[in-house]
Amino acid sequence: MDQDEAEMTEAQEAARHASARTARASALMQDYVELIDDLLSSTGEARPTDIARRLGVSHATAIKTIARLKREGLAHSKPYRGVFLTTAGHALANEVRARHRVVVDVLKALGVPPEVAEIDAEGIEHHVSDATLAAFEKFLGRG
Amino acid sequence: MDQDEAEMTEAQEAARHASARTARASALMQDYVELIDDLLSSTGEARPTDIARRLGVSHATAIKTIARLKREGLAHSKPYRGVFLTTAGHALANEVRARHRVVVDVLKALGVPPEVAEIDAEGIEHHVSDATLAAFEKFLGRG
DNA sequence: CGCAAAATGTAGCAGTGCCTACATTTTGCG
DNA sequence: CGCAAAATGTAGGCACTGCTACATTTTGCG
Repeated sequence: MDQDEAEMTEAQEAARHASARTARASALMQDYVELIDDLLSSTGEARPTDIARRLGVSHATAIKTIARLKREGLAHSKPYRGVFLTTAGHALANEVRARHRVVVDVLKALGVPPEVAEIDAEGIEHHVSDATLAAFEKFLGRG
Repeated sequence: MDQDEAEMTEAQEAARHASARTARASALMQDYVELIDDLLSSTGEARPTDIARRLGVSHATAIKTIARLKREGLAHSKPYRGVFLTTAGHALANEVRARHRVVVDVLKALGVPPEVAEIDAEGIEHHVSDATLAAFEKFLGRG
């Protein structure tokens, strides 16, 4: 009994950590997709150099990650042309942006200074599950 | 003017992403330290095999990460003996645990189901800055 | 005690994500 | 137009984090 209970708790803890690891792994892809979508809407094009500058990484890093985005079916591009999102990529961008806004709003509602809310939300948003997002929306009176 | 403002925003965005990357990088160390501290308090020893099982990774992975903990001055151990925390490691564990509890409590206060709060907190806690933590504590009436 | 099982440790591979350095292509201005 | 600058892409290196497979040490039971 105690044995089983202990093992349950242990398995649950392992699962929690596994979830966190998965979220960490997909966080970068989400950041790229969200930014590319922003650039496409605001300027009509998403160039590797701009993406790199906005993310604070070298252009080589951005290009490699874009290649991965393409491998995963989220983006497409031709050499020396800009980057574009697939339908899946665009949908992901919308989800991510919605989540980002809700997280920022919740933080601000809890009394976190706006600039800090933006910074922290950048990391937090990737770990907010659908259930938590729903609770956040309800709390904000949008449920 | 517009130029400067645009660049400011861009630099700030890059800084936000850099912060999130740093937090992601230290998250694993924090998870290990917190768990080792738990094991030491509850059972008196922290063995690589137990750490691995609780985190849901192979024992080889746990041992490698423990080596990094030692390199960074957070833990110490001798071959085939358990792992122990340095003063710095213990202090970090306490900080991390306090942060974890506050995050879980805030999520629950916002209406997130307890089990979900535990899962999401595991990822969120590493991205909660001191300013946000303070706001959370105040919100919970512990300010 | 002595040996098998458990725990620990080592080696080597893969994938991610970052970098610098160098090569190629495009662009735009004189 | 033609050439230099900007943008893009490629190559190779390093650190981290995960894995499996294999080697070594410790432990505990018959």
